Amino acid sequence: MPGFKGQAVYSVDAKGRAAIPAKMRTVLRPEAEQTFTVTRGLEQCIFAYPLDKWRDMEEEIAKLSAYDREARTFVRLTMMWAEEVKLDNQGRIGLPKVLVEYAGIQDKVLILGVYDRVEIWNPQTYEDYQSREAQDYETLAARVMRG
Amino acid sequence: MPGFKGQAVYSVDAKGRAAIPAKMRTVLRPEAEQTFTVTRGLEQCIFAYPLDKWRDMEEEIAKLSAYDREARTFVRLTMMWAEEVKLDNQGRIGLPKVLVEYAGIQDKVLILGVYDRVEIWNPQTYEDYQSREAQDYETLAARVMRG
DNA sequence: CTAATGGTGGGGAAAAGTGGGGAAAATTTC
DNA sequence: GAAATTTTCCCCACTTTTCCCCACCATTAG
Repeated sequence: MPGFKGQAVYSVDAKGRAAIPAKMRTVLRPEAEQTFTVTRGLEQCIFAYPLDKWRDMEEEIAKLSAYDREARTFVRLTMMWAEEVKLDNQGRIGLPKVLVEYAGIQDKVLILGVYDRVEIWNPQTYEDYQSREAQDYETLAARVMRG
Repeated sequence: MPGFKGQAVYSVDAKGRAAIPAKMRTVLRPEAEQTFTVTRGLEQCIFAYPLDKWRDMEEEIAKLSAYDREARTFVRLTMMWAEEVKLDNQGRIGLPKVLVEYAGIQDKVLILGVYDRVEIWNPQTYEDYQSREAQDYETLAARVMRG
């Protein structure tokens, strides 16, 4: 199964909806049922995981003990920001308000395909992130891929 | 079966009732019979477990020895705060007074989906908790998920 | 040139959250 | 023990939000 790839800048309409690029929709497997689980991303963006992938992640969470303080905090922070959203007939998702606020999204979004997830950014936020964290791609590649 | 997820700020009416978000109600299995067992949370909040999940927890409790002093205390503290509450036709639960008092709840509640339970907070209490326990989520995730 | 595909906008029906009234049950008071 | 008061619970009604569907425009392919 191929991964999500590519990038696009789309509009967010008055109802908080944004289209998912058709290229990325075709990657969704039938088990994903045209549904993403969106959650707070590790940088200031939204992560959208296909439903089947998210289910695997929940299985990992199920193994954690509710009586361990750190694990409890981790599960709380992971789940409280998550929400299942189904694509409408036009291939759009409704972005939850709390996540729109977190990511500082207004009328335009930058949508990235990142292998096992789709990322949704405020375009300006992504530019700031890029210039701040800018590293030489070649150097980065060498460091990461060496292992 | 998916876990509880998401967050919402809802009103508590004059009768001490608060709605459970529809997104979380849909997660309830038929065995839960639209019923939660609410109890004192480990942080200053209310934990609400679906009835079927709570039954599993009681089975665990049943295995503890009544002749072990610490176990006896644990069972006492666990059970004395617990109460079964059924949702009304509008999807609300009546919050037991002792728990409202424990959690410092007034006219608004923050409701969190946390995988196998729903948590009910005074929004302000949660903010205090957050700023007090603030950790880098990324670091926490790495520590917890490593095992 | 026509048809098909992809992104955008909006209207209307349905669902969700909130408030409150009234019957039944429990508690208190006389 | 009966009446009165309080509490609890169930149901109805209103308002807002959400969701589903249809329509439109632009671009691409045949």
